[in-house]
Amino acid sequence: MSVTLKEIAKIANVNISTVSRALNDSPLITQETKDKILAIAQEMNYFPNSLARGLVSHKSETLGLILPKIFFLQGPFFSEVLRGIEQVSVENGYNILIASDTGKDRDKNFPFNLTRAKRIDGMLIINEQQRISNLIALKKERFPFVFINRYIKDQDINCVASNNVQGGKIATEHLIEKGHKRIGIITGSFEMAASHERFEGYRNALKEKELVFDKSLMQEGMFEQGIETGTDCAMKLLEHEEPPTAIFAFSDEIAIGAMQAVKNKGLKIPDDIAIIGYDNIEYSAHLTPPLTTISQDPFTIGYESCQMLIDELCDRKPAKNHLQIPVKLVVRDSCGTE
Amino acid sequence: MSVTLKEIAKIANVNISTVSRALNDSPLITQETKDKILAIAQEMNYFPNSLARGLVSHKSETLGLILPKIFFLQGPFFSEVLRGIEQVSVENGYNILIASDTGKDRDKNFPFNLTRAKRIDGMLIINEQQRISNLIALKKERFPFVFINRYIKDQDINCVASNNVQGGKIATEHLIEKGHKRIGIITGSFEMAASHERFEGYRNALKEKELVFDKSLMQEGMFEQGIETGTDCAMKLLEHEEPPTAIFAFSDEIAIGAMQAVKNKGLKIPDDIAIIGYDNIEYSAHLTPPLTTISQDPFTIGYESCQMLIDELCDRKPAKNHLQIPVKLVVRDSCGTE
DNA sequence: GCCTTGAATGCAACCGTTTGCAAAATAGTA
DNA sequence: TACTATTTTGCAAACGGTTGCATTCAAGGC
Repeated sequence: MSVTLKEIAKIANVNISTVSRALNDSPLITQETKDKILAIAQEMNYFPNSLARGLVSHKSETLGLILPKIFFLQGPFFSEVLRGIEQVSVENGYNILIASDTGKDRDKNFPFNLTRAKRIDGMLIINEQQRISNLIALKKERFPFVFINRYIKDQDINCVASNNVQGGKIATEHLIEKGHKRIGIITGSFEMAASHERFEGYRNALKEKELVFDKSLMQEGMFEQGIETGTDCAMKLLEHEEPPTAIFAFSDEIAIGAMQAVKNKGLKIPDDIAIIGYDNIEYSAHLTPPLTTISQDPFTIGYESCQMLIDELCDRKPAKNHLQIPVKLVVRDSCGTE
Repeated sequence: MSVTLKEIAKIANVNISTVSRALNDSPLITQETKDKILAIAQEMNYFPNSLARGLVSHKSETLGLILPKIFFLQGPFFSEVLRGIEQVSVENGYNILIASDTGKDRDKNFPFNLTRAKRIDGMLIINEQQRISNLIALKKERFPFVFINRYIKDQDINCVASNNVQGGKIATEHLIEKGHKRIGIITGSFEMAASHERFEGYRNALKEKELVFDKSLMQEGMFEQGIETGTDCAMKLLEHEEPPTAIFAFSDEIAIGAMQAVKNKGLKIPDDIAIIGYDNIEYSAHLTPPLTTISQDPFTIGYESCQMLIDELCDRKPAKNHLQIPVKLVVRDSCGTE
């Protein structure tokens, strides 16, 4: 079928090992033979068989991207993470294998089936809800991996995540600076680490400015149903006997829903009520009014996580194995300008 | 490192080939030994080395997902395609390798480097702008592939795509039924096949209803900059000496931009001007007014394309190798209700 | 001219499977 | 019991590379 070392060797009239060395640019052979062999290989359109190579090198030059069970990767966030990963991986000659947990019986070993089958050299894991027990299993397997978008305190576990605590904090601070004291929040599901962390940032900001946390101003929504959740939860907040003067929505989708609820009530944004979102999705800039929000940096998250994994694979111990990617406040009109 | 056949063989006190047969459920061996070996393998936590397997079977059980050069896969469309692909592939025991063309020198063989290195068994190609010459090269390599989201007339080339001609037609028909005779369009770049096809549908609809095509009502935009493009192009259409009474935008993002332009002009949607979009992104339902649009079925596109590829890999000749996935009209308010 | 040295090449084992064929074990038959 | 037919198992050669070690060869030193 394909061209092999053996065939090249026969034509070049040398031993197969010489061919191998020529192709691997070994210093052991003459420039002359090297050139000759390279020319023939080129001519014959030779490509090394990665399976055979991997078999002896114990490497597959492939990285696994492990996705959650029912992977809802809508939105540009995931695409951007993927772009970051892709960029680093091609630069370093790695391929990306994507695999998501089906939850079926036969993959109860997921994702270890991939690692043990030597299909991948390391894993990038995106899983908001990954059980800690699995993490420990991963460590025991001594299998290189890094967690994406989930900050894990355990110093032994590589991770790179968006700085959600910071994000929650600066969003809240922005509202406080605008003079708000009763700030409602609509979170995502608390099964998501992101919700916890942003919430933590919110409370930190409150505390620093010596504002009390009022549990009745908090509504738990669902990221997956952003807009609906936003309207529903905002309704409840607006029906509060002493309603908030500002709402911090944990995603732009939720914010969009909230804006709708506010408008339905006949209230004006930002005059009657301020709204801040999270994510800076494309449409946010085009809402009426344009949404003030927190912008994450998914490309960098992907980029850095892949870099970290490759560093580990090459036994370059990365300087830091816990990365928090900063977020930025994007001021538009929904909380009042400047 | 990992457990191998040899180690199992030693413990079970049988030959390595017997172990291999036991694990592959060969009918050549006793149930008894089979059970014994399986138990030991389980116990030792054995996983077959896929590289070694692939080396002899000439298969990698991996499918390549080939992405365009600078892959802008924002939006839910790609995620949904991917979900469809993933579902079929895991059902059939295949892994997915993603690879995008970097355009660098060393991958001038892309994507053939992957195929020839035996890293993948077949490819799913997403590339709006793929040159036909490359296609011919693909055929010559006799390498199984299917084109995603691009309909190619050549009967020998597998493809599954959204039915853009139909989409363009029903969108236009909807506007005509609403009484519009001057229908402006804002296309995407004509480097994209999707633009051509939707445009073809538009013209077909016009022709059937005996309306003339007016070139001055057409604006070429860019999908990648949907909202901006939408506003810009809509502006131009509105400045027309005899402006259109309806606008067919080739994406919902473009439609959003167009709606803004229309509102800026102080015109009412749909009374003064009707707008129809394409894609049915999540936010479309939440715009004011909610956007009438064409809904594609990206999950099915992914699903069917992967199925087609696997069929070919298994030498099951697929019934059809040209699939057009139907689209649906989603009526909301931006062209007037029912 | 012979011996040492170092560079270039060849030989062969190995990576972990699969699989055709030979060998052994078992069952079936006369 | 001996002999054939049939399972079941073992042997060894692939698959396509890499790599330590042995070998060859040419050059340099005496």
